[in-house]
Amino acid sequence: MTFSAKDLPNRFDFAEAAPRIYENWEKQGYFHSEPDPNKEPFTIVIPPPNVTGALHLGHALNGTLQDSLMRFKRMQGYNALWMPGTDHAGIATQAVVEKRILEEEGLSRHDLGREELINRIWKWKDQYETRIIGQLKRLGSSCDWERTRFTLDPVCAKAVRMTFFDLFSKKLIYKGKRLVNWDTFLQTTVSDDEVFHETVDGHFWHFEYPVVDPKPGEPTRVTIATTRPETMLGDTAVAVHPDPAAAFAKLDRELRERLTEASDKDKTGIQEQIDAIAERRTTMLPQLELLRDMANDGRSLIVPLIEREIPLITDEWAKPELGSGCVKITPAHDPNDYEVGIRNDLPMINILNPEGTLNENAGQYQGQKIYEARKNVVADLEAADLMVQIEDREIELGHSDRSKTPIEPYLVDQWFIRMDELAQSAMDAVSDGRVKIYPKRYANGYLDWLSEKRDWPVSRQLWWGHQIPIWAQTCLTEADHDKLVAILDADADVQNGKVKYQVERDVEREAAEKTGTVKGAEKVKLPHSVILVCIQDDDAEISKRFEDLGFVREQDVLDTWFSSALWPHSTLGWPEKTPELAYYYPTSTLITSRDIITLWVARMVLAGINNMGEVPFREVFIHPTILDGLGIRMSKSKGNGIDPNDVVDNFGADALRFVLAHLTTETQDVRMPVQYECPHCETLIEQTKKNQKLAVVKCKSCKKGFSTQWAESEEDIALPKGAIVSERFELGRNFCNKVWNAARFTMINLEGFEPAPVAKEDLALEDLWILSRLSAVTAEITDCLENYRYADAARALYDFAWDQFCSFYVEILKERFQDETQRPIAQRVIVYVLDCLLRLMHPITPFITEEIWQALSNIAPSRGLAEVTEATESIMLASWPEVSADWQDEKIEKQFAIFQETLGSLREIRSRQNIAPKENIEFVIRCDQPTVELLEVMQPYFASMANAKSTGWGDSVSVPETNARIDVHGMEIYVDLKDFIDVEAEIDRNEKQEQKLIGLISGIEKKLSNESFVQRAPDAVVQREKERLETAKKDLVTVQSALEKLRQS
RNA sequence: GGGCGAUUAGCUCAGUUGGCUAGAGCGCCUCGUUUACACCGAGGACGUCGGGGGUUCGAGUCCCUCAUCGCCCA
Repeated sequence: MTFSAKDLPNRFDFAEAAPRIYENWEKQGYFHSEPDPNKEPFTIVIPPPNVTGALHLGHALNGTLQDSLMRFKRMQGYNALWMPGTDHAGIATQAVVEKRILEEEGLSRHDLGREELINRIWKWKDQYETRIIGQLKRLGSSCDWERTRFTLDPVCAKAVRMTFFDLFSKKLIYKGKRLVNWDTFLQTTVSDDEVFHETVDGHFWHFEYPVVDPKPGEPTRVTIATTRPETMLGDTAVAVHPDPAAAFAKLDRELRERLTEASDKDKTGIQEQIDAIAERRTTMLPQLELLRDMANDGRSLIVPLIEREIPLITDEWAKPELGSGCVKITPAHDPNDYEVGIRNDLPMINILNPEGTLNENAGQYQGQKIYEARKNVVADLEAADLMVQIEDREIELGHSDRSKTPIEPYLVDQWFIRMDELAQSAMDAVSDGRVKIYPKRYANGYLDWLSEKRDWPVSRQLWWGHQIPIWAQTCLTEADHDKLVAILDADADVQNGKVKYQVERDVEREAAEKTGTVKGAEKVKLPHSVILVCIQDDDAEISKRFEDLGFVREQDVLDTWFSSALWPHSTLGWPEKTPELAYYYPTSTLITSRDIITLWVARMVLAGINNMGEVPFREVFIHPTILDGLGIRMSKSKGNGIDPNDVVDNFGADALRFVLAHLTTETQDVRMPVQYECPHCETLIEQTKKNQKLAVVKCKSCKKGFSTQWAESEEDIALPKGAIVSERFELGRNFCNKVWNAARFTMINLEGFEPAPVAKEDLALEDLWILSRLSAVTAEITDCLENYRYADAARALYDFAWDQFCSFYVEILKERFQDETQRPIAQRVIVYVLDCLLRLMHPITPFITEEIWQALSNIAPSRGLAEVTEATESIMLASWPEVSADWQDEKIEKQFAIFQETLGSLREIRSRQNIAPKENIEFVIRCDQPTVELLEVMQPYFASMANAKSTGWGDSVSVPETNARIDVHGMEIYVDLKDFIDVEAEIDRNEKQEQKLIGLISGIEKKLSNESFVQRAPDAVVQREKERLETAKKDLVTVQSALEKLRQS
């Protein structure tokens, strides 16, 4: 069966072709890379998508950019490895699975037990990993799937274990208390970025604490206020400002400064504040200073209801301008109070159980839920006549993004990594350019964040993750301690370094000893020390030996980012010294989004330096975030998320990729208005704030309803679902279609094609022109891809393929293909140009270019310009085009521009005059001899592209009686209008032209009459202006005389 | 409060070191089915470049300031 281009459909059937093409690539092993010392490696590790759910458009963008770079580098001859994999995403994944189990089976994780829950999560993981990898494949990703990793698999687990052991050995790991965001529903810590704030109606309760043994003249009670009265059960102090007078003065000064600078609108408000401060100063200052003195004198207060004695202290956290000027301090349940507690060595009393009920420290309120206790505390305070006032107030309350329940600040034991030196090493790597971040500005955030050198809390109260490899044992007495240490020192594995141990003094005991707030009897109960053991390998025998000694393994798991921090080297086999690690590390580039620069990128850099002694990647490219048409970040949970699969179904992967590349500019955000696609009639319905959250949307066209992701009721779910799409992808689809058809045209016209080298002197003007363009655009695209300028690359491809190759070169060749003598050269050149265009496009649009490549290779298996070579069996194996810069010819391009403009003028006159396309027109051009020579050869193309015939060229042509004239580049183009004249239209056109010229002339004249312009601007600029003015004036005369004539007729 | 960014045509975005009367795609209007393509072709309309000030012969571009929006950090 012979291949015929005529059989090609006039549209690329991506749905049929893409799976076939991808399967073949995979089968041929084109994605696989092996270390090869003879080739230079180019490596990217994928930012592992987490297995919580399917990929969204942001992932598709991320994948497109990586794959385009991979394919580009592969074609450039690099040994390219794209390392794929997924991330276990600790809390996110555990939360979705737990939520589902609770919904479907009504069971909590505690009902299931650790092992069973983890089993269930693995099943979930397998399911979503398959889904995610499927999505990446549909996108065309050329990942080395044989090397796919998962952050919880044995290879990664080993790297995690080794790293933790190493940090432990370096004494960089310690345990401490830390106030965390506690989700009482999921019973775990959630990170700051998993907390959303919502304003709710609440109250501000003012109540009083009695003073212990007040001296004469001193108040007997102190008023404090809070939005969470039950926390008073954990109060360990009340604070007053150490220098209220100074605080008032400072505030006053600041307000007055603002007043002088404020707009009139704001002035009244600020003045009111100043007055209020003054008022307060007179009424309250004496009282506050008295309280301050009492504090300095060591006076204490009684926390009512539980009758605990607490100190009155001074601390700047107490704001004299607010409330009573005194503030209760609950270090274990408020972030600010925690800081005060640290500063003042206050005891930290935790009153909460993990599930959100009050614990034994809450006295008679033990066992009550937070809100129950709040009600009771308020009632009891009222009964004790200590409640002064209850205000209504709006409160900003943090909620857990995962469970939607209010967050409780909660003091728990956390494992920390000391960051000072690690952070410094990661800062240095960027400061001295070993790691380059693009766009550059993102380096600021990276450095700022690291410079704080805040210790990294790495433990999570979860079951899904890498369990911390620490075993602990408490020694109550010094004797116990000494005995255990002796055993450890004698242990063979301790001696050979496979096991390390550390002694921790209990922080509570140390704090208690320091402040003396814990009385003697209780002191005894506090342990002497805790001994921590860290075991290097996951070795059951060693673990058992220590467990038999009484050591108990830590239950918490590590922060997900701990394992992702190792990704660039753990995936290559570290800590084993694999050939891969030696060859591919450091990797070349990391492509990711900006929200994880600190969480992930920074940590990879410091982990890489720590473990490998070398940065993990040379360059980092941060790509934009995709927002919807309303400026909201696109995400599934908001209902505005586009599923890349829907785009692939509707437009094809190439179109998706092209558009994503096309919008990857240097800015940080990019908007993509989204629409619902009606499943009944395919009408697109703009998504708005209103319909974004609806379960059912009614189609504006067919009036039928369809469901969205929010559908819950059976009735709603029964309706067909409307996909979320965007019209923006039409750009990519149209582009692909255009190229497809240009290729189809080329192939249809390859009858009798014989490859042979083509000499430059045999080329026609348009050949030289398109080759000049090709050379320039090749250089441009190469430069763009090397510098992450994806949008520019896509634009350059679009313009070249569409406006130059299709609109001119292909159009012109239609004429040349009719001529047997010209055909062979034309065929060879167009095949060469198409071949190069396909290769230039391939990184961004891999499927369609492969399909055309195969088709072209059926007809023209050997091709080339200067020399003929055999095409590779796949475009993936083709080399990146190198078109000699010698082809670039400014003169030819200029000449061609004149042709294009002449053609444009003819077409414009046709259009203005409403001359039917079928009607042939005649024109003459008055111009100099070189222009004649240039344009004469284009004669056939004026005929084919504008249905226009020239009847004369040169400086002495006679002008048709009735004409339309346009002046371009010193040429006068006259179109004979004797058969067509539409006087009104022609007057219109000329009047418009006249106005334009008048404006232009006055603008230039103004410029030139400005003496300093003539004096100071560069001569070339002044000269150019003068020339422009002259031409414009000449053109104006022409236009005006034409107008005069037209008006007379 | 601090930092980063954005604001250019109805919409989404380009606009190199300051220098022709600011471009593209979509949408809109007019015309058109000549065998690559109607996912097309030809032509057209549409911008006081967020406001104000400054530097400069010259500002969308540089500086200051205000406004609005977004993100990050406190």
